[in-house]
Amino acid sequence: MTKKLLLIDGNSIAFKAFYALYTAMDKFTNPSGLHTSAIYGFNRMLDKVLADEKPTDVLVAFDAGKTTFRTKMYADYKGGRAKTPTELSEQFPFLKELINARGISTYELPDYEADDIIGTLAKKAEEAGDYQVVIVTGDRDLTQLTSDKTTVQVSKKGVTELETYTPKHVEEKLGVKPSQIIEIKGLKGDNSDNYPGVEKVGDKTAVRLVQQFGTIDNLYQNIDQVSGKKLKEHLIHDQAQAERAHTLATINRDAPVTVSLDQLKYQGDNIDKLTDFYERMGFKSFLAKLSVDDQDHADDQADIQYTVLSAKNAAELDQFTDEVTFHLEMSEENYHTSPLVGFAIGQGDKWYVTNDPELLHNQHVIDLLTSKTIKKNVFDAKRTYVGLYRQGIELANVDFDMLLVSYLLNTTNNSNDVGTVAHLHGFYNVKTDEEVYGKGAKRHIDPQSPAFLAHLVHKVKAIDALHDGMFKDLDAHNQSKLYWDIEIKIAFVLAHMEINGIKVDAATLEGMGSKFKERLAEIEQTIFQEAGEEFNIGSPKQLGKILFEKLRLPILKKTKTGYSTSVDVLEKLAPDAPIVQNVLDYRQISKLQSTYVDGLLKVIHPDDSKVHTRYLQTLTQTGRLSSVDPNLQNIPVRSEEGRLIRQAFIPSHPGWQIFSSDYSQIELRVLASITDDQNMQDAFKNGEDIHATTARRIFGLPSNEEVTPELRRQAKAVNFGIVYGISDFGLASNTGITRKQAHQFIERYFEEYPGVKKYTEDIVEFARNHRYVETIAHRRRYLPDINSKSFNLRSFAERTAMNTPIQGSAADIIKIAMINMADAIKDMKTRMLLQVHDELIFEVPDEELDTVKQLIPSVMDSAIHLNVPLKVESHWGKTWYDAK
DNA sequence: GAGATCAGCGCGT
DNA sequence: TTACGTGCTGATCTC
Repeated sequence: MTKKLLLIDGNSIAFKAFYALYTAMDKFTNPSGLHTSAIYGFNRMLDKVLADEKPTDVLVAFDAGKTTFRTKMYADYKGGRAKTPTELSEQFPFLKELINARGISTYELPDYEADDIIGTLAKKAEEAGDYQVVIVTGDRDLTQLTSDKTTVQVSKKGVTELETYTPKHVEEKLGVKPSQIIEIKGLKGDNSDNYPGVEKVGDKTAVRLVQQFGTIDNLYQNIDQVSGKKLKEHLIHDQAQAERAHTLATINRDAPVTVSLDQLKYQGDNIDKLTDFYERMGFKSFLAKLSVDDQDHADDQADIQYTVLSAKNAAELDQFTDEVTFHLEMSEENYHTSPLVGFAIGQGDKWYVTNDPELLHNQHVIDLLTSKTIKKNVFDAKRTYVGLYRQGIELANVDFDMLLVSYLLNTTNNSNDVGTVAHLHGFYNVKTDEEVYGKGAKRHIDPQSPAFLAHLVHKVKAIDALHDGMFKDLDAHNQSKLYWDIEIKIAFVLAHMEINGIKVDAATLEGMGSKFKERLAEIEQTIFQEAGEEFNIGSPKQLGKILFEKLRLPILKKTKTGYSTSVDVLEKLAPDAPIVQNVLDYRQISKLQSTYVDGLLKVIHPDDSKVHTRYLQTLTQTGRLSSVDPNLQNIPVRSEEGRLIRQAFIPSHPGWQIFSSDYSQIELRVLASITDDQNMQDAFKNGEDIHATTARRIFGLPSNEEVTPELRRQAKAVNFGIVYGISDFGLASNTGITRKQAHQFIERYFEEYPGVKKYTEDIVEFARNHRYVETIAHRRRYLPDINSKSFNLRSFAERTAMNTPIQGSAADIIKIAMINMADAIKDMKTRMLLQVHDELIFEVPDEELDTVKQLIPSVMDSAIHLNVPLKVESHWGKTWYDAK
């Protein structure tokens, strides 16, 4: 029987894992302060490779130290590298402990790198005959070891994503044989290992030369045949360097390793040691997996038992009379337009699956899905509802929406993928779509493959398996009402809004577009004349060169890659040079053109001249919705030129009106209510202008009449700032006052609104104790950084603690209003079209206008009872533009 | 040369 | 060094 030897390049994988999780490093620490990111990433990689390869023998090789036979030969080898961060180096001893607990040996050899150990053992195994060898590394140089018996897997960006190299694959990708990789490296050198090859020879040239000559030796023997005079000169001049680079790049396959192949047997996890280790590292998900694996191994096989659904056996679906789990698979993200590729349905241990969406029209399937008594468990109710609705099937009685529940339990790390969410909740017997279908351009769904059907079954099984536990968690969070009364209901309200869509007049947009095009061409010419040369105005880099190098305008702000050219900078520079104002105009118009004219035209549906956005219900950290394809929550309104875009948004029937109602200052009203600040509440109860009142209070004026527009503007900035948890620095830069003044404003604000001051202190204290904050409806946001040692992270978490209950409660309120609204207008012709955070937009026939003028605001302002009144303002007109 | 990802920018509440 | 988002273009990296 053949054995399979897995050889892992410990250092390179640890490095990759560490840098893959670099930004999240502070989240990966155990209670004693040890960083654990590299250990975590390494273990994820191990899990994957052990599962995929099922090796019989395994070794992890490490570098022994800084000096090796290569540094003796060339002192600068790997010179100039930054010192390994202590956050990583402190992890190595524990990493080795992990590897041993997983039943795997580690090995290192003085004077040699891990590469050489791996090369040597791979060679021994190949010579022994009955081995297959798999090498896992982060370093593509090791692909020189591929052969018909040895494959090399190189980690891509993350650590768990591996690309497999066989000799064929190496040749396809690099254009040369594996053994010729060292010839390439000899010619071009290696920047990261800090040794040069031949000057002016890069990838392209090196490959060409190696394809022509095979080896460097042969190249120099036939140097006369090299085409290109300069190239030849460089080759001759750098011959010694090339030969040295060749040697440095060559993996030593005869290193004096002292372990033998028969010492490498893979022992499997030592559960006791591993449990102890995971506990010390704080690896909850791995701990969960340990226990799940224990239970699951038995039913791994039984697991993939399913029946392929057909017209013949569909009657068997009648056995489900109580509840059923259902998943509708679509090949694309946009469920309004995506093809349907299959579905799975079942419960308990009876699972049916098909790649034929036509079976949705089978009466037994329809009866099940539309039954008002049989409960349905799904992942993403809105998506499923819309997908079925397109087939004329109205999904009814959704019980468990795994996506939605997962989002409510924890808004961070949520995902639209069943597998990913399942893993998050400790269920591992399902793959992610990316694992099964691939990603990006390589993504491909093959509905004919058995893997496809199995994947769908695993998905429904995951949903079924997590149903009870996640509902319990929801209850433990006191979030069941949030789920049942708000989120699951709003999902269907949103579905209908999306399906209904809003009509967009393409001709209006096209008219605007051609005007913009002319105007852009004009301004462009002016700018080129002023600059004295042509360049790409849309490139901040090129623009920066022109403005700050050629024209020598003062550099007011920098970004991490160069000069800042953002509006606030350009506005300050505009008086200095006319070109700047032209750039600002150009920017404004090209934004309108690309994002709104061209962008919207692209997504108008040809059949109904409408756009059908998708509201993402499970994305934001605060409970707001977001909108995509197209985003209808950022249609211009502030500048008149931009606002004209709204003329293209029209009712879907002639003579109807676009009707818009928005909450006035909902966030400040929420603030007044939850802080229980009497002064702020009084202002709202008395119907005062809140910004004027704030100005009067903080500037100590006798009455609101004394407040000048400038003072009101400043007070408004403070009000906003408080909602966002601003600092004096931020307030100063925002309003153009000094930092000291800003500090005084904030002090005065807290004196006048003491309830607000107390709230900001209390909520941060709550967050420190509980690690989360909540909205009125018990929507929860975790703040893991609230006790961070990093000032920036901690400050951010503190601001979030103040803002999220405000912004999130406002989101709760409008969602409740929308649910009530859908019910209030259900027998009318009026349709609710859009939600823009504090605003609802409708289309209304003339005969209902008088009714909705009363009805809509009253539904909105009665959505919830606060300690202050909610105020709603309405506008209408023949287009969205005119609803002002 | 195409595709993926990052950076900068600007649109909304 | 003020919260939450989408999406465009260009630059850069990767294959």
